Formats: sequence, structure tokens, C-alpha cells
Amino acid sequence: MVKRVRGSTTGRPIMRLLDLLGRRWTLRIVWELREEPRRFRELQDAIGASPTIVNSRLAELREAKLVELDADAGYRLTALGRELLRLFLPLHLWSEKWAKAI
Amino acid sequence: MVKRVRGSTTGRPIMRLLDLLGRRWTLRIVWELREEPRRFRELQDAIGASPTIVNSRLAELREAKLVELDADAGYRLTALGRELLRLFLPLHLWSEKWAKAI
DNA sequence: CCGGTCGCTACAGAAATTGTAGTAACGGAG
DNA sequence: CTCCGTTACTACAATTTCTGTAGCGACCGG
Repeated sequence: MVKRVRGSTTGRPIMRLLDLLGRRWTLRIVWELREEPRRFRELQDAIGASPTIVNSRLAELREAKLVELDADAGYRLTALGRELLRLFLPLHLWSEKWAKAI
Repeated sequence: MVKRVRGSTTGRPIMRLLDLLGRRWTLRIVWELREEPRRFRELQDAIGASPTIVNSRLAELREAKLVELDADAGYRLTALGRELLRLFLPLHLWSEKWAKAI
């Protein structure tokens, strides 16, 4: 009994990734961690979600090795997480163009 | 009374975009449309979601001018949607690397 | 011992999603 | 004309997810 990835029957990496990132607040959390580590409550206040779900998403992101908790600094992106973020950075610029178009 | 974007108080483009893309199935739908237009049912079967939610997401994506419905061909990405997709394409390759790491 | 912060959890109510069924419009075959 | 298949899409109850609030246990400085 293989642990099925939500919404995907194949388990292909891209599907697993899209599934992970396509959950409420996940992209937003990665985005909030783009510059510096954040504390749990700090992160929660920044995005305005319930602690329950912030904790769930952080657990998922930690399991995916994209985020880690440093006792001194707080939550931060791992090396893998920073790689992912780098792929997403162009979105920032593009979103400005998109906003003008709609 | 400004129409508030879910989870965002600022309405900044990047937040609106992250909010839109951070909804269940949205990223997946864009991904499924990467190569060729798809019919409603075809899309629904491919991703395995309920018609209700497929229709909601398509409506949001159409409002965001990322997807359009061509009566002959089916649903397809707009020029804007293809631009966004292009930003996401590197994810495919990266996801393979990520899958090995976790 | 007290008061603050830390990550995190419990839980009831609200909202989103699912799964199934079905609608209305169109087109082609008989 | 009727029948059949296809199209996009909707209705609705059951289920799952998320929210909002409160609070726990551990730690630390005064």
C-alpha cells in the first residue's frame, strides 16, 4: 500500500511538487521566508492564517526538505528550498505585468 | 469597498498571484494545458477533481486572463498564460532532482 | 516565583471540496 | 421528427479542510 500523493496517481516528481505547492499558504510561506528566517508566530502573523494550518504546512515543507527549523534563528529555507525559490523569483516581476493586463 | 484578495491585505500583484496559484488544482490545471487545448471533461479526468471545482478554477483562471475557452479546440492558455507557464517549466527538471533528494 | 517568549495543539464552527446526478444546448443518423 | 452522443456546466448532500480562539508545556531572565 503505497502512500498516495493527493490528486496524483502517478507519483511523478512534478505532480508531487505541484501537489505540495498547490496547497493553501504553501507558496506564500516559501515566499515569506525568501529573505530571512522567521519565527513561527511571526510567520503566522505575516500571512494571516491559523496556527493549525501554518504548522501543517511547515511540517509538509520540512518533510519535503524545503524548510528547516533552526532553534536560534527560526524557520528558514534549506539549500533545496532556496533553489526552488530562485525558480520563483521571476514571478515577482511577471506578476506586475500580469496585474496591469487584468 | 475593494474586493479583497484572499489571504492578502495589500493586494500586491505577487500576493494576488500566489493566492490564485495556491488554490487546489490551479497549478495542476495550468500544467495540463501546457501542450495542447483540453476539453472540460478531458481536463477533469486528467486531474481527477470534481466538475464543480474544475469549473470554479477555470472560471478564476479565465478571469485572470491566463486561460480561455475556444469553442472548437477547448480550454487553452492565453498568451499571458503561456508566459506564466514558461516561468514554471524549469520546475519540471528541478522536481526530478528534488525527488531524489527526499 | 513571575512574566515573557518559544513551538505547537485542541476543538468547535465555518468554508471548501468531493462524488454523483442531472440540465440545457448542439449536431448527426435514421 | 426522434434518438443518441457530445459539449460545458450546475445542484446538492456528504466529507474534508481551514479558521479562530484558547491554551499547553518548555525555556529563560529578573
